[in-house]
Amino acid sequence: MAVTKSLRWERRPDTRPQELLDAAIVVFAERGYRNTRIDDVAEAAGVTKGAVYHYFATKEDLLLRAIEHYHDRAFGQIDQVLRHARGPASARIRLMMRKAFGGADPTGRKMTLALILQSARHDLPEAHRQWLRGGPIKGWRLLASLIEEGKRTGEFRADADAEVAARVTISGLITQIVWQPLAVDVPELLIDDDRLIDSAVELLLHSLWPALVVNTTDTKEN
Amino acid sequence: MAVTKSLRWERRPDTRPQELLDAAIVVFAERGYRNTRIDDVAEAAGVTKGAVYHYFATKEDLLLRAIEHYHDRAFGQIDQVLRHARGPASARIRLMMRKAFGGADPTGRKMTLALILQSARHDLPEAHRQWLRGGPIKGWRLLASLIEEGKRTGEFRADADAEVAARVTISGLITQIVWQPLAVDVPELLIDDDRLIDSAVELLLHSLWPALVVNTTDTKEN
Amino acid sequence: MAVTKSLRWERRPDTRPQELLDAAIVVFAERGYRNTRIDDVAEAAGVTKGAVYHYFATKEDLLLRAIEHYHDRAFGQIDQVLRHARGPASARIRLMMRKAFGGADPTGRKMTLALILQSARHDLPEAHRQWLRGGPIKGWRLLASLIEEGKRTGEFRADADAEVAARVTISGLITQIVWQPLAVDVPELLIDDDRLIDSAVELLLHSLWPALVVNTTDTKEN
Amino acid sequence: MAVTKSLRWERRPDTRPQELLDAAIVVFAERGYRNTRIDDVAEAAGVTKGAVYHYFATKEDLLLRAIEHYHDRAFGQIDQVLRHARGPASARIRLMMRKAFGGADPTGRKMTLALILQSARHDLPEAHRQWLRGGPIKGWRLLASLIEEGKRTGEFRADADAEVAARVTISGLITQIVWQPLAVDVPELLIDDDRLIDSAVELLLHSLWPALVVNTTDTKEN
DNA sequence: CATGAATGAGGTTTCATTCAT
DNA sequence: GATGAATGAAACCTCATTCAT
Repeated sequence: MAVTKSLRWERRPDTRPQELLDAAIVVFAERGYRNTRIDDVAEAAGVTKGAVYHYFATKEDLLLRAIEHYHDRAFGQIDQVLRHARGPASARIRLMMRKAFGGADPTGRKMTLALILQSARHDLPEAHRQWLRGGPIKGWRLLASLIEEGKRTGEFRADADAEVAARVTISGLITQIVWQPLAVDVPELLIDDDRLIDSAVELLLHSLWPALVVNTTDTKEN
Repeated sequence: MAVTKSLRWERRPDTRPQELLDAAIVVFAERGYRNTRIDDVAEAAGVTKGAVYHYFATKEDLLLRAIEHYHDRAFGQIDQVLRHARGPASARIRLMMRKAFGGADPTGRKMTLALILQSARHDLPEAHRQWLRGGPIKGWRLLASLIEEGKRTGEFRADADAEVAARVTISGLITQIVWQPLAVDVPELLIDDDRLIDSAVELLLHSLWPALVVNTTDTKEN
Repeated sequence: MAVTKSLRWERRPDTRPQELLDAAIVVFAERGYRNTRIDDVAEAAGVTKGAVYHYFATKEDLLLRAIEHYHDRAFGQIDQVLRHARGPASARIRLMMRKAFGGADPTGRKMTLALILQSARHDLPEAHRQWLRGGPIKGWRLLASLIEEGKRTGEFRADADAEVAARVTISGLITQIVWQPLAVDVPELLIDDDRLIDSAVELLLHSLWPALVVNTTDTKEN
Repeated sequence: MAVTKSLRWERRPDTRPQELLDAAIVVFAERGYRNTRIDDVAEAAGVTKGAVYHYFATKEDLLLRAIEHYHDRAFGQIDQVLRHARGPASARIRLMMRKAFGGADPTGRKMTLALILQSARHDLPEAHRQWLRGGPIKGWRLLASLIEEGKRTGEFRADADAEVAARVTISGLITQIVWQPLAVDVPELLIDDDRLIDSAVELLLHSLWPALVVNTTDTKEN
């Protein structure tokens, strides 16, 4: 994609909404939807309130379009990654999880959407539900299906609860990541992102692998 | 049923604050702190706004005192349970997790405080931090210490990441439970509480046990 | 008047209103009418809000009756003093002014009524007017009449403006005294009461006495 | 008169704050700070509450800025007048007092700030203190210094209490003027402004001149 | 396009007053 | 008599939204 943004800044009208969405996401993530004033977003984007209303009908619309705008970047790629991935389920799970939780958001923060929408549960119930469906739920369904696949191929224990494993892992990771920005005030929250994700995945896999016991000790008795 | 309610109000000086706290917790959980008007709480308690201010200085005070009031019931018992528990780490982990996530809140809902405080992250940052420290963090620290213990006794793999295991399990479960009330609108969220907790614990244990399950040797001894 | 208050405190029912009035005057003077809550008065009197409403219909009524109660003590005596006084106008003016401004209020503060009512100009216009009529205006009329008397007897200059002299002296003194409590924060306000009053009176008299020049210096030339 | 007022409001960005301050001063003087609602000010300025908050952060801010705005007009000129004045102390005192109390406020009322701030003694103690320092106290210090000067040159009696003379005259005049608007209800209060000021000054001078008027000797020289 | 002045609904808090006990 | 719980009318302040310029 050619970068047309030249050094001497050339105003392209359709740049403004983009900037507003960027600003909105950042500010909403920082202060929460309810505690963010339109003025805050405008200021962050370097314009005034009125300009925001040029492009977005309401505050809610602003958030909704921002979510929409970032949703793909945040979730869309996962399917792709998986679609082209081959190999054992464990490998594909590692791939998926790294893709899902590994990279930073375009805004610098991770899980920005989660951060915003968790705070907006009571303010924008519909958006919150959409996010749940398109984000966490979709995520754990995908993960669960990979686990089920592993179970089918015998890679994983047949008696493992794939659904719960997927749910807890996904929502646990989301929550941990969403809490990371609070670590400046609550240092006990701090944990290295890579360690968090990698360890979580390895633990998940360990919980799924058969006791690969082959009951070795038993054999000697048989 | 005899109506003893007098013209304006029925005087129950001792129970009123209690009732207000109960009402507050319920309403705050339902609508979120910010979206709850003092009138809502008052109405839920069957009084008027003024009565709330008779007992609580501010809206924030109301929530803070409600949190305080329910905190012990929500978290205090766990330590106790563990203090008196003996046996292998796995057993004590099962015990702890059931105690932590099993019983219903006195308000009917589970994890009510989590629900409220998550929504108040930007409104009452200090309360939110307190909750994190006294709730989730305390929870996963306890769980992590049990895991470490299991590692020391050889019950668990020495190379398991106890910290991450504890964090993801605890925050994953909290999140899942907090999302349960939304299942009326997003049915995909619905999951049986007992299954959730039990499976999560078993998965956790599986992820911790050594791959080579030596305890099968025990069987021959029986 | 026999003091029946015994050491072991004997509650006489008709003591309560008195105590409330005392408390009211003090608290109103301290915080102003509008900024004084009924609770404050009650607390100062060692009772609860309800008790105040036993004796006084409204907050306004409380103040009105307090004013009424203290008005005589504050102003009533002046007439008497003057009625029995004889001698030159200047002497009677000194007498009157000492009586009017000299003694401390029963509440410890001077000019308590002025203090209260000045702050209540917009809250209780009628009471304020009453106070003006019964206090300052009455005061300067009395003073003016003494001055006129002095003018008639030749003690004072016939061309002195008795009305203005009386007005400025009386309201100036009231104002100065009413501001004295603020001297803790604005030390420049502080002035000794006796000096204030005595000097003011002497200045007043000097302004009234004829230039008793007899043009002495002129005589040598004539 | 052509009505140029558009549907909702007429845009006069530059004058609006000014108009609000003007309205504020008037309304505050009329009803007192505490008894004035922001709506009252807004209404007086022909706008709504929100517009006031567009320019002023709080009700207190509104008053403070109004005071600031009018303070110079009310007090600032006096120093100037005196700085350029020469001649005997008595002449300069006359000059100062006319300047200080003579002209009408820009708002039509005289001593508007005094009127407002006296009522706000308990509501805005800090503003009240500022006013005392910048207004009355400054006034009587200036007057006192002129008197002292007159004493030094022998124009005035050396034994006159300059401080008290200045205090009583200044605060007496302020008080009288502040009470003038009440004359509609309490006619006894009414007095002509010029007479009040001129007589007060003459009385002050009479009280300061030596009893033995030596300047009669001057006459023979003419 | 953009500005920012103005609106007004909505929510928190205060406190005089009432009244069951 | 006294208490203090409860009421409810204000009043301050916020901020999404509108709209003239």
